[in-house]
Order: sequence, then structure tokens, then C-alpha cells
Amino acid sequence: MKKAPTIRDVAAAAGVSVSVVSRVLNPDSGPVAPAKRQEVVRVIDELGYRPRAAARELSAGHALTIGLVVTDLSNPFFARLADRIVWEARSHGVQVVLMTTQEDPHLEAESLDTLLDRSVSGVIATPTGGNIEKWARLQDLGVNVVFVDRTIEELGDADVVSIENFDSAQRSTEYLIGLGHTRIALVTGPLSTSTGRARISGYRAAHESASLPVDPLLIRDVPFRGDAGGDAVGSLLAMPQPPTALIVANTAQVQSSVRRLVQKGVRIPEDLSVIVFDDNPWTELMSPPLSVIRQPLDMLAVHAIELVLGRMQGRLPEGPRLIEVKADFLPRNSCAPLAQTAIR
Amino acid sequence: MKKAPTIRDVAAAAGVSVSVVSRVLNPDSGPVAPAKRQEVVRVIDELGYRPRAAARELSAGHALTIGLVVTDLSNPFFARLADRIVWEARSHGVQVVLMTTQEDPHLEAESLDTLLDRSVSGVIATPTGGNIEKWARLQDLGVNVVFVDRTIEELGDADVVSIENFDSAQRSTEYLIGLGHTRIALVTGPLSTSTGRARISGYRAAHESASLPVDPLLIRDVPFRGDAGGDAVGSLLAMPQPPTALIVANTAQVQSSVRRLVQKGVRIPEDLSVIVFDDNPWTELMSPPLSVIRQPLDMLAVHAIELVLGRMQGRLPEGPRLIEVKADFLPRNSCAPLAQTAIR
DNA sequence: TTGTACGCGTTATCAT
DNA sequence: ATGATAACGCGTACAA
Repeated sequence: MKKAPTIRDVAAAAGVSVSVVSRVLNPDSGPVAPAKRQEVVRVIDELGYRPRAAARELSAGHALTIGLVVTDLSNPFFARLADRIVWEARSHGVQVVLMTTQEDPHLEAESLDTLLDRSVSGVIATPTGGNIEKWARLQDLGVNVVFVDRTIEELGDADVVSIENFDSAQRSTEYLIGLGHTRIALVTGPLSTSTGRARISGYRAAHESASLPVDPLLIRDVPFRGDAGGDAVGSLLAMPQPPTALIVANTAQVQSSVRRLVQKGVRIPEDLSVIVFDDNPWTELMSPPLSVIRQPLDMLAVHAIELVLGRMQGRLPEGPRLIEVKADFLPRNSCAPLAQTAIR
Repeated sequence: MKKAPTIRDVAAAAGVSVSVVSRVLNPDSGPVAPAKRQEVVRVIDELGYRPRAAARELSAGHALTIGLVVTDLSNPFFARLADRIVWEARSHGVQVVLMTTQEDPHLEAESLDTLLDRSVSGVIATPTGGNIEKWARLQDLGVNVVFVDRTIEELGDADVVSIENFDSAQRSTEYLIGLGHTRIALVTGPLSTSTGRARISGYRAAHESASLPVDPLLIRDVPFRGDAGGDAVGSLLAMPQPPTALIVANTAQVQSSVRRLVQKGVRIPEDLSVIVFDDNPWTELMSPPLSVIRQPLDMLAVHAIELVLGRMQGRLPEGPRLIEVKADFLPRNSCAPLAQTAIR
């Protein structure tokens, strides 16, 4: 186990001073005689020298690194988001340190502290909803914060990239209303999250436009983690007057919800029409293929990374930016007119 | 945008020297008078001081960080592996920087260089198969390397955690043979990977034990990325004498393979019996539920992290360790006896 | 164009 | 028990 060469080793071997080597490394920092430059490059190559990131960071005061804070990589939504972000960051020479929160504000707080220690220059995150002061402090210390998917309204200064939550929920609800359904259940995230709130609003708006009453018992704002989605579905099915249609408005709840439906032997769409908010190609392979709101997470990722990197490089105007990308509704075969629904 | 306090600020505010503060931070590095300790702690808390990671790393020569190098986070296998590893690492106070290779040795090489720059003390990776000297160099520089899922036989010194590839392939093949099938197709990873080779061997062994000939045309070792799995399936179905059973022996190919089957209208198991190597809960929700070799990736993750951390802390005996965890075969309803198969 | 010297924040060594 | 000081490796004014 030998130890890696330093800039000094290179300088010595090339017969120049460290500053020359440094200037070769950072081209715009000053002039170098072509002959010496070539020699230095040769030696660097020969020794396999690479600048230590820690030293650079210490000197620069900040790292060419961003933090990615998501709740849970076993959710395909976040997995694919992470994939895109890591990929995009790499192509810009930026590394990604990954942290998961399991939707726990306490773990989130820990993550933020750690990222601060690392002097990351940016963070892309799906916030749990808590830790408001901590987020503010992070920004105060010069870290560029970009929220993706969700947001924290109280935090004025953060960029946000999300899908059109209100709109998506409204459209899918309208679609079901258009099929004649009047008892439409909604399983969505907790009220403590911006997405949970926005999607419920969209759902309500669709009812209002159609002058349809909203049965509050049909709205289930449940935790993301665990089997909450499945349990909500179970309880909905057990109602004296069960719904004839169901919208699962959050990727985190889709899996457990669908599993419960399958377990209970519910026929789709004969017994129940179903729409899910999805990022999982498998929905297409089920029988019947599920109608989905397709979350354009490539767009989310691209915008998010564009924002952090943009901020890091100082371009981009001052104020916070809010980007909403459209989510397409893909009707497939999991919805039927009320008239053809068995239990009603 | 204020700037974070340093150890000097703390020392000044507490009326002590930096050494005292440092000793308070690192308890085992020397004695501190209880009174002073308390005061220092108070000031640290008041100022919200946190030690800069870069400075520590520079001083220590290595970072409390590990690199996680996988091919692709959109594969649920790697996503969930990453999830577990990040989680487990966090609980030990080490961060994870994430890199993806897209199965490209060139990108892998870049990643390794970057990780070297960061002075990571360990790497958990699913190697592409190339970059042998680079991996060796990494180890030479004191980085603990743990391969997971796949391995590089030429590299003597690396720990390896994998499933029993030979055995899993053998058992699933035997199961199908037991159902009377004689033309069993195998879609698996490229021969350049250890898993590809081992699974083909298991498949062959099962045939041998049953004194069944192996039709080489039924073995498709295809690339992981893209639609290679689906294309292989398409071409298998188009054979003059198509297979009556199919094993998709790699998670990366499952999705495109199954999609192709669905597209072609192949009935499972009436037309074709199917077994897939899986980590995706959705296989259970399809109709029919697919029989799978369930990859125990929790075990993979736990062992991998246990190995890196163990090495980092200097415990663990000298030589490289090879851990093989068992993968269970879960028969569900996607396989039928040959006698009940339509096309034969 | 090149080299010297100092700062970045922390830990470790060695006096006191 | 405490404090001064030298690394750690790199960037960068500033001097030559």
C-alpha cells in the first residue's frame, strides 16, 4: 500500500515549483511556458497524480458536490430521479452524496447537518415538511437549495420543481366523473406535504365544477411509508357504500394499494375503476394495464440539476424559481363507465 | 449569507485554546477539565459549530466516506441495494457518494478516479468486468473494495458478496425439467460477467444431470442495457422450434423480456412457462403471478456494508472473503407441465 | 513567466 | 491539564 503523490512530488519530479503545476491544473489561473507545461503534464501522467479533493475544498471553502436528499430509494420514483440526477451531475464534474430520510424529519435534520459539514454547494431534496429553520440556515450559509416534487411554502428562498399537482388530480377526477362515477376515493399523501394538499384541492375542484358533493370519508390522506395505502384501500372497500372508483395519487402508495386490491380479489375495472400516479413501467404489464398519471421525472431531474448547477455557477437571476411541469394522463384499461360497474 | 464558525471561533468564545476544543470534539485524544469541557460544549452549541469534513479529511488522509458504484439506479435491484447500503452506512456515520456506470467500463474508470480523489476509504461496487489494473491500483492505495452481485476473478484481493448463481440457475432449470420441459430458453447477462457465466453453467449442469442435450441456440447471453432482453425473447419465439419454457436470469432483462411476451400475446403458462430472477414486488401482482428466484438483496447489502466497515476499522482477518447467500426459488403460477403446454 | 509564502480548518506532537 | 505549533495538500496573492 503505497501512498499517492502530491503536487509537491510532481513539482520536484518536473523540476518546477508547485505553482506551475497548479497553473497547469487550473488553466485559467495563469500563464505557463509551453515547454514546461508539456513536461509537467508528462510527469503528472507518469506518476498518476490526482489532486486531493479535500485539499481543494478546504482551500476553496466549498465542495464540488451536491447532496441528494430523498425519502427512500425503494420507491421507483426516487430511484429513477436519483439515477438521472447522478448522471447529469457527473457530466458536469459534480459528485452526489446520497441521503435518505424515510420521511422522518429527525433523520432529515441529521442529513442536513452532515451536508453542511461537507460544505456541499447545493442540495436537491424532497423535504419531509419539517426542519424549516434548518433549511433556512442552510440557505443562509450559501447552500443552494432546490426542492423537487414537494415544497415547503414557508421557505421563501428555495427553487422548486414539481408537477402540476392540482391539475393532475383535477383531470383524473374529471375523467372518472365523466364516466359517471360519483363515489370516487382518493388515497394521497399526508396534509403536511404540499403534494398531499394540492392533490386534494384538485380533487375537490373537479367535484365542484360538476356540482358533485364530496364525501370526506372518501379522502384518505395517509403516511407514505409502510402499508398505509393498502390499509386505506382495505377500509374503503369495507365502507357500507364503497367507492366505485379509486385514485391513488402518490407513487409511494401505489404498490401497497394495488396489492391489496389483488389480494381482495377486486376486479378492475368491473368492480372498481382505478387510476394511479405512476413512474413504474410495470403498471403497463398488469392485466388490465392501469390508467396512470405519468410523472415526467426526467423533466423534474433535468430542471432540478439545471437549477442547482446554475446557482452554483452564479448565472441565473436572483429570485427563487418555481417550475411546474405537466404530467400526462394516460388512459388505459383500468377504468369503466359507472353503468358497467358491478357493485354500485 | 454569513459564514460558519471555525474551531478558532469556538476557542476564542470559550476562552480556551483550539487544542482544548479539539480534545472535546475527539474524546479519546486527551484529557480536559470537566469545567472547561462543559463550557466548550456550551459555546459549541450556542454558535452551532460543526467541524468541517474537508479539514478532517485533509488531516487524516482519508474520508469517512464510501463510494457506491452501480450500473443503473433504474434497475430496482440496484435501487433497493443502494437504499439499504445508504441506510446502513448512515447508522455508522459514514456517507455514501453514488456513481453509476451504465455498464460502461469507461465511465467506471472515471468513477474510480473520482473516488480516489475523494480519498474514500471503501468502495462497494458491481464491476463491469473491465478496468482490472484500476481496481488493483485502488486497493494498492488502501481503499477497501467489496464487489457485490458480480465479481472479477482476476482480482485476488477483493471481498465478494453474491448469491449462489450456479445453484439458482440449476434449481430453476431442474424445476422446469421436472415439469417435462426439454426446450428451455435462458436469457442471461454477457459472458464477460461472472454472473452470466455461472448461471449458464448451472443451466448446463441441470441438463447434464437429466441427460438432456443443450441446444446452444436457446442460450442468449445478451447485454444488460437497452432492449436486449426483449429482443432475445422475440428471436426465441421466432425459432422454428421455439422453447416451451423460459428463464430470465438477470433482473436487468426481466422488464423488457416480460414486456415483449405481453406484446406478443404469449399466454403464461399456457404457451410458455416462465421463471425470472427478481427483486421487483410487481411480479407478484401480474396475472399470473410469476415464479421467481428471489434475490435476497437485504443480505447482500448487509454483508457488503459489514465487510467495508469491518475493513475500515481494521477488524476482520487478512485474506479476501467470499460470501455467497442463498436465493430462494418461489414457485407461483407461471409454470405448467409440458403436457399442458399448447405449442410444443 | 516563475517561485515563495501564506491561508484554509483540523488533528497530533510536544512543551509547559 | 493546557497551549503553541507543525503538518495535511492545494490555491493564490505577491514578489522576483
